[in-house]
Amino acid sequence: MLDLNLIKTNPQKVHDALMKKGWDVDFEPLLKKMDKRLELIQEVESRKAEANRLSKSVPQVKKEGGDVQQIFIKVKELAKDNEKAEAELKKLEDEINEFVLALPNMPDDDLLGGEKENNKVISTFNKKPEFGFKIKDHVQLCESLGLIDYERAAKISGRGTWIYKGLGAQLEWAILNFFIQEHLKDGYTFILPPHLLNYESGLTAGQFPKFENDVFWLKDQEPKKFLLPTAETALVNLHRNEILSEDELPKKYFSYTPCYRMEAGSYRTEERGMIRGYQFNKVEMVQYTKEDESDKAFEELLHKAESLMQKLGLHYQVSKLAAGDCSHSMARTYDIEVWIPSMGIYKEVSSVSNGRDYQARRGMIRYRDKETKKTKYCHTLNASGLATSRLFPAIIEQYQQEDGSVVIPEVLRPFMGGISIIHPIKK
RNA sequence: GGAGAAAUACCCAAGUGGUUGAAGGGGAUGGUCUUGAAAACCAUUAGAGGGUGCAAGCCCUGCUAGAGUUCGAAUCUCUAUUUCUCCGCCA
Repeated sequence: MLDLNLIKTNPQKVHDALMKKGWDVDFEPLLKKMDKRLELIQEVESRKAEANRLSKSVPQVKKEGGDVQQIFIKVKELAKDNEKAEAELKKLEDEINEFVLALPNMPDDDLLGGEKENNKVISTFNKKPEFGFKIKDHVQLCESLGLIDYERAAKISGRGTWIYKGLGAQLEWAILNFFIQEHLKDGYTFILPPHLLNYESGLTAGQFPKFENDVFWLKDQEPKKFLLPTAETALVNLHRNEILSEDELPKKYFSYTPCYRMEAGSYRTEERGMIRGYQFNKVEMVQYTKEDESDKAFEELLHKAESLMQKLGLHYQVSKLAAGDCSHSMARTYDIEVWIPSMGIYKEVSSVSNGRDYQARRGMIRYRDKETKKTKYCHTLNASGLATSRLFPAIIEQYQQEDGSVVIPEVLRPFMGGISIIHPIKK
């Protein structure tokens, strides 16, 4: 959530920042409501103060005196006068909230405005692999190697799903285990969260209200629950409504969960296979930091995500996203994109983002400053580390051999019982 | 799924509808004593959100959350959430 005070004191600045994300917001009606709100608060509270004062003046021993009756009548009048104003105030505050909760985070000053076309590749790692033979795509390879069963997945579930099978399942599990081991080495705390979350969690993370239709909702559950679209949603809510001590920060977490997404209407033929599905596996990192340490944490997360790619020996690039392509809740996002040879393009395997205080304001996630003893909002950051659904195809394709076999990256072999190469199944 | 009980501050806990924003412990912090520590003793230790003011301060809200009754609610009523106990069902 954006700082209401900032909107009040410098609406132009907020407007211009959101403009870079393609949001042309007119703050005039909001500012009017905020002024009206203050007016009403003063009116209501002075009546309450008067009523409290009168009530206190009633003697504790009950007497049927005339004065007392007068007070009863007067206090009742005050309460009645307040009814309408309080209802109006409540409505106004709801409207203000609704409006502000829908707004995206402000992008950092250094970001270019606009959408994807203004994303900037800031680094690449490894050379594009050259193949001296006609390459196969991952769908063909997974089929011939017996790693993925798309047909039976369609049978038991539906489109947009797949089954990891045999060595395919082992490879997927090896990748996840490799990530987990790396994060543990770096001192991150491993969290296995519930996959069903309540509305408040989605609101704090910033998924709601904007993306309410993009997640899977459970039918007939009260209170309503949805399947997490990313572990970030769970991790960033761990300390909702808490005041942390400064010494605890930064807090560093990671989770493995499947991610459940509607991906409504986004299916394209180029995204066949496991490039885009309703459910994919991801290891996610989240940090809570002090307000002046989130830039440092951002560098750390980016470095960690990159180091996983480097250890896997994959060719990838890092893109600094333009404001309009950053996540809704985020002030800055860098994507790590892996080369998919058959598609001839780079696909996102990790988004590294700094949310600054946007999520913390929504979820009242704070810490106490040691010197001033005042509470401040934490900064929250998240980074995939990593999502496997693009990584698995990338490994299969980048490591494919002329005979149709696939070499297993060395770092994964210990997690696969030492298997170093997967051969096509003989028919 | 059914039946009951509970929710008070960092923790434990008292609490009668009216100076209760809340007794009492513990813990923490500071001090006295001590060569140092422990013990003992003394002191401090209620946060949070909002309004107003240059400020000191004052005002509103606040005892899980939301409604209600009342001149007045931690205290009475209703609803939700969570926890515990018992019963049933079940991997």
